[in-house]
Parts: sequence; C-alpha cells; structure tokens
Amino acid sequence: MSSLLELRHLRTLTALRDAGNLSRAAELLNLTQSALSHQIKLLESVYGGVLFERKSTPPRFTAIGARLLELSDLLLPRVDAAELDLARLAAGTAGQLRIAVECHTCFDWLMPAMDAFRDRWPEVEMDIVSGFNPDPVGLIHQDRADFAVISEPDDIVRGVDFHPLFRFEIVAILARGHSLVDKPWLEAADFAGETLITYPVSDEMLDVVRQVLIPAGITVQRRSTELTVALLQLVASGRGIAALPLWAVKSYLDRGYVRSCPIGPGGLHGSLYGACASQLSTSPYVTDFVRLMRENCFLSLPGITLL
Amino acid sequence: MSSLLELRHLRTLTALRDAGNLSRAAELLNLTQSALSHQIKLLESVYGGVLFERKSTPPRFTAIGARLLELSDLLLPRVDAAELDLARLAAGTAGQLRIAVECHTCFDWLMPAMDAFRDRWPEVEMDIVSGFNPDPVGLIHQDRADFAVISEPDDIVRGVDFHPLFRFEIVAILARGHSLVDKPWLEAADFAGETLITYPVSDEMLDVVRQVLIPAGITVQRRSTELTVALLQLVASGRGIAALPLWAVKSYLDRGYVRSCPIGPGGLHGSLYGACASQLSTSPYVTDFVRLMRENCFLSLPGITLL
DNA sequence: GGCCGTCCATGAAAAAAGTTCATTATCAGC
DNA sequence: GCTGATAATGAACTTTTTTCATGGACGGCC
Repeated sequence: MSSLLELRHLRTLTALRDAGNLSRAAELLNLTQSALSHQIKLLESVYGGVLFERKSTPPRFTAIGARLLELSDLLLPRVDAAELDLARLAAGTAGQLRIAVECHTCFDWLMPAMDAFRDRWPEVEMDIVSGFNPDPVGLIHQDRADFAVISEPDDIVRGVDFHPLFRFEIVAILARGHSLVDKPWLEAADFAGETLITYPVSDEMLDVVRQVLIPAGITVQRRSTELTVALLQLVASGRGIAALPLWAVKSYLDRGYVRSCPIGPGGLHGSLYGACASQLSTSPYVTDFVRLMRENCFLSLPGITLL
Repeated sequence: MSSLLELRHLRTLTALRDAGNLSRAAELLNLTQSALSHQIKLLESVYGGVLFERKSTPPRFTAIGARLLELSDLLLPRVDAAELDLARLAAGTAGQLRIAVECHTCFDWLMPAMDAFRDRWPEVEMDIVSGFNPDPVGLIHQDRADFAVISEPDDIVRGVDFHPLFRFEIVAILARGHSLVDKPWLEAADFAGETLITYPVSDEMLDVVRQVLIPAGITVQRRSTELTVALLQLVASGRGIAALPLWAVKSYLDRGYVRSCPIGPGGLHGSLYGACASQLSTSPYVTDFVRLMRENCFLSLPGITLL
C-alpha cells in the first residue's frame, strides 16, 4: 500500500555505485552480498524494472536506478548532516584527538581521513603525537594520546578498546629484471643474501621481519629511506628488495616501474586497528572518526579488505 | 553501529505533527498508536533525549525532535517526487479519471483533493460526471465513469473494486432555542412533525431517511436548498431541522450559529468509499488519488475516522 | 471527589522483515 | 574448457517491527 522505500535501500544503491559491485558494497555496509541482492530484487519488483546492468563494471544504472540514485544523493548527505547535529546536541562538540601512529605508510590514508574529520568536527582538537612510536597503546595509557593506529591488537588491555580497520597484502617489491620475479611466491630463504630496503624503523615493526624472517632464523642486510618513491627507486635500480603494502605501490606496479611477488603461499597480510581509551571509545566523534577511516580507505586503497 | 534512522521514523514524526497526536498519526499511517510509541521510544534512546512533550496539544517538539522534523521536511517531499517519477516511468503518465459523485457535501473535500491530484498527474484528464447520480457504480459498468464516491459498497460487484475512504458522524442540526436541543440524542419519533431541510436529492440518498426514518415508519415534510449556508439559515430561523455531516457544520457549531444533537444512542454514521473498475484499480494514479483523498480529508475534516 | 474520555507507555506475543548460509548460475578472461 | 569473480536463489534463521492487551496519567465535568 504505502511506500516501502527506506534509507537502507538508498544506502545500498550509493554503496553499489561507490564500491563498484555488490560484494564490495556489502563489505562497505557490513552486510552480505546476498542481503543486498535481495534488497535490490525487491526494489526491482516494486518499481517494475531492473535497477542496473549486472555484468558491467562499474555498474551501469537504468533510468529507474539512476532516479533512485539521484534521490540518494539528495537525501543521504542531509541525513548525515542531521545525525551529526544530533550527535553534537547529545555530546557537545568539543574534545581532543591526539593520534599516535605506528606505521609509516599510514600517513598516506590518515591525512585525508583527518581532513574529512576536521570538516565534520571543527571543534575537536586534532594532533599527531610525535614521530613513530614503538608502543602507541602505552601512550594511551599514559594519557599522552587518545587514539592509536596499530597493526595488531595487543592482548586484551584493560581500559583500551580496539576498533578493527582493514587488512591488506604486503608484497615483495623487486626490480624488473630480478631473478626472483617469476617465482609464484617468495619464501623466507629467498630473502637471504638480499638487502632489505625499508623505512627507517626498528626491526620488530616490520611485518616481513617479524612474521617471516625471524621465524625462519634468517637475517638480512637493511638499508632505509624515508620516502616511498626513494625506496622504490632503490629497488628499481637493483640495490635490494622491499616489502610494502600492495595499496601503497599499486600505481607503480601498474606502470611497470617495479615488480611484485607474494610473500609465502597465501601471501603476507597486515591488519590495522584503532586503539582508544574505553571511555572515549563510544564518544560520537571517535566512532565517527573510525567510520571515516574505514570508509575512506576502503574506497581509496586498492585491494584492501575491511575487518 | 551504523545509523538506524529510516524514512519510516521521519514519516512518523511528520504524521505526529500533522495529525496532532500519536493516535491520529497512527491512523494516518495505518499503524497502531503502540507501534508509533515504540518507534519514538527507540529514537529517543538513540539520540539521548525526548523528541516531544507528551502532554501538549499540538505536540511541542524538543530540539532533537525539531531537528529530525526539519530533516523530514527536507527528505519526504523528495522521496514523494521520486516515487511519482518512478510510477510514471513504470506506467506512463496519461489516463483519464471521470469521477461520479453521489453526495452533495462531498464536493467540499473532493475539490481540494482533485486540485492536489492535478498537480501530481497533469496528464490525467479529470472530469466530474454530470450531476448527482443515483447509481454511480452503474456508471462505472457502463464505462461512463472511472471512479465513483459512494456511501456504501454495494454487495461485491464483479469487475468493480471498492476503496474505503472514511467514516463520519451525521448529526441533527437544530435552531438554538429548539425544544429538542437538550436531549442527549434524538430518536426517530422526534422527527415526526418536523420539517426536514435537505439538499435537493431523492429520499433514498439521505442517510437519516434511509437508516432512521424509514425503519421507524415515519414520514416528514421536506424542504430543500442547494447551499449549506442557506440550509443552516433555514434551520437557524426555525423552519425545520437538518441532518448533516458533523465536519461540514463544525465551524457553524463552534460559533454557536446552530446547535447539534446526535441521532440515536450511538450516533448516526456515514461511510464513504471509492469505487473503481478493477483494471484501473491498481493503476498508480488511481491509488495515488485514493491516498490523496484519504490523507487530505483526515487532516482537514474534523472528527472523521479513516476506514 | 469520583467518573469518563483521551492520550501515551509498556511488556509479551505475533507477525513481518531482513539477513545469512549454502549453493547454484553466469560470464569474462585465460 | 578452466578458473575466478560476481550475482541469484531458496531456505533457515535472526532481528525488528507491529499488534494486542492493559495500565497509568491527566483533564474536564457533573
């Protein structure tokens, strides 16, 4: 009888457009692909026609789908703004967010997320805490930071909550003519005798070292540099190999500047979590920050998976 | 985790404002008062505060409630417009709607509803069929009308669907000094010896005659006039009594121009239905027309109940 | 003050959605 | 013709929404 269209459906439509396909859209919305498929099927039966062409990537929307999408674009930002206002009404707008970061590459996506956050919560004071800290969770305990981006949630820590962010693959980066380049994957032994080119951080903060080389009892020479480009230049010119997040080097790989190779049969993966004092953890601006990071990253970093 | 606000909630909020209280809002939305109460309770727990003051009529909204209402006002018209577009896409915009009307007072609310309809479906040709027809359903069968407003659905008719509209009370209208004015209700016998002032229609179309006087075997003098004001003037000046829908005379009663009295212990009630050829019955513009009539009437006619 | 009538709240039960699971279908790229 | 990725599907399951039945609060009215 009366309309059964709900915001949920519009959220699905925009997620579909933004994510590029139903499965990714489902991941973005924390639902299953099946759920979205059913949702869309329902809409299609109500409006008497398909909403988008299934085979094409990115999805091509029909007139019906496009009209609904147009509606979504009109509505969802308003809803978001209203909920932001309501969150402010409930909890006030002030606060601080001192962010500690453990990993180098994080800045690539953290900055855009912080920019988006600043737009939404202008009154929250944001800071990056010092350089790269080996124990960011410690900083939270000492109340020297409010939020930390870390790679593995330490065992359950009293008073600190962990928010899963995303998971990504770490690949070995090789010069184009490198002898290992045609292996289906690299094993620990392949690193022996190579120079490992890294960011200037301590051993235990490098996933390859911690998860691959140390378990295999292999030590390698290290050479370090600050910038990703510089690091890749060293690899490309044959000074050694690197191990970096796939998303961080994807564009160089696509252009053929360097080559990549999975590490281990299933690939080597890293995960990122946000850590935060339990009391702050439920504050609207923190949950909003976490959401922003997840969504921004999922849409902008290729090949990552939400946790 | 993610937002649970849905259009349903916004529809409830605006219905609450428009209808004036939760029970009426529920009626407007075809839900129970309880459902709405639960909905609002949920919103209040999510946003951490009440949405409106319960005791006041009309409802006074809090900052939270007002912000949500503001959102509703922004969103719901857009949703409506989109669904209208989609209905057009699905079924085309053309069509005709020849409307037959059985009762006199119907025009009071039918005209505004038709105006609203014309705005939404400019391509649908609307007409009022002739004067007051004693058998509007017959006109539909003869394909001389597409839609009829009738007081009781004839027994199930093949090929014609009935859409319940609303129910209202018919009260007796008396001059201020009339001897019957203090009775708790009028019975059939009270009409004996009175002149019944009516619109110029045949006996069987008058609910009082059909449902009260004929069953009691009472006949009365009749005098008729076209206009409601004229009719009330005759009553006020002691020429007789009338029986009219409460909503049609409410404003005169409030001003004390005439008095009213229920007819029978439980009051006399009339109901209105829309009748329509079965094939047309599901066409988007017809269902839209029915919805418009129900909603407009419920909001503008005092004391009516939706069926 | 007691009695109604109206309006809203509430908890439990019922109904209706919405979602997931497990599996199958489709199709593009090798 | 495989294989991997994407979407569809039906049934089971879960969650949400709604109703039902009832009670409390308030205001008007003899």
